[in-house]
Amino acid sequence: MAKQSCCHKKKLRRGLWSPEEDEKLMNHIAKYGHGCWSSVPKLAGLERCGKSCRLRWINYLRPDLKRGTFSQEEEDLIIHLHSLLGNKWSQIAAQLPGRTDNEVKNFWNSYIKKRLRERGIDPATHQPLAEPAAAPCRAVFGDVVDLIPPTTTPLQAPLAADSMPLDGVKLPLDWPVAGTAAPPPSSLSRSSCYHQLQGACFDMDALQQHCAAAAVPAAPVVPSASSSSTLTSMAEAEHCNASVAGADGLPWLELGPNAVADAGHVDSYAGALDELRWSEYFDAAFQAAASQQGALQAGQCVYSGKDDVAVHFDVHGLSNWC
DNA sequence: AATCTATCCAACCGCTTTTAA
DNA sequence: GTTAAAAGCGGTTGGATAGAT
Repeated sequence: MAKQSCCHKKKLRRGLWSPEEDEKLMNHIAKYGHGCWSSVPKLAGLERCGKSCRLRWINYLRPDLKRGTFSQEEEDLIIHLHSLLGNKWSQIAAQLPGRTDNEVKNFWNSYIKKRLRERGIDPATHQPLAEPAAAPCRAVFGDVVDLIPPTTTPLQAPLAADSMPLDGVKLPLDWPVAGTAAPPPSSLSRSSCYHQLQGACFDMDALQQHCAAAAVPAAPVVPSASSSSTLTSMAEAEHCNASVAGADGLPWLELGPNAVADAGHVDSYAGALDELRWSEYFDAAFQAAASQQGALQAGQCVYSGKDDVAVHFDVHGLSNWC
């Protein structure tokens, strides 16, 4: 479908919005709602394309936006979510009430990337930068990474349990794990799970099938200011999973699905985030990794205690669980 | 004071997905 | 089932600004 961008149409203003334009748009939406965006500019008396109006509203004029600098908690959460989801800015932003995908993306590109590099962490992979490419251990799905801290710590010498920020948080039961002789125990703290994860291959497709096979009803959609909420879905999926197997759920979901889904409950998970200092986590993990650099053999995966086992943590389709 | 460079961020572009006729 | 429009999304660009020279 070869469509010419609406912005190429003649007579349409482009570039920065004037206060008058903002006011017109805000007044119009306050009175009538946005309805169909393509009709908004005409009805609001603006010489803009609908797309431009939509973007302006979503990224700047929306009343529920939180302006200003990102807090440490938000930064930590972005880093963590990026390690799980990659450049899924809208999904990441959906977990940050009052923040837009554009804002999160800009913050990532202008600030977090730089900080991670300064700490010797590749922002694309969340792995130590100095590492030589270890092809067999490369994450299977590009920039989607893992739940495992970037460390060279071998299986015999894992990070101290008390250094694991989510220690005590339960990982779900029956996570399909390929490449392990035995299934994980029915309930794992993050630290114990960390041991399990080393050398394990998580197969989310299998997980989906697992859910599907259990004939779990589709999770209800939780209304949210954002159009989609992966972690909300994941939260619901966690219920699904728990209902199937009696598990306690995904690590971050200890916060409770409402804490994630309900934009009004920022405090509830911001509070929980006090114990979830991911940047410090990465620092500590990387330092531990650096201190044990000598123990890492060439080509050995920094995430795996076994150099012949690829770490697969496939989160594609997470939003479609169950 | 003038110029250059780096950084930030709003906005645009083009592609994909969803929805409705 | 097909098609077109609308909406959503992520990458990129360009202007404004601050800091360095």
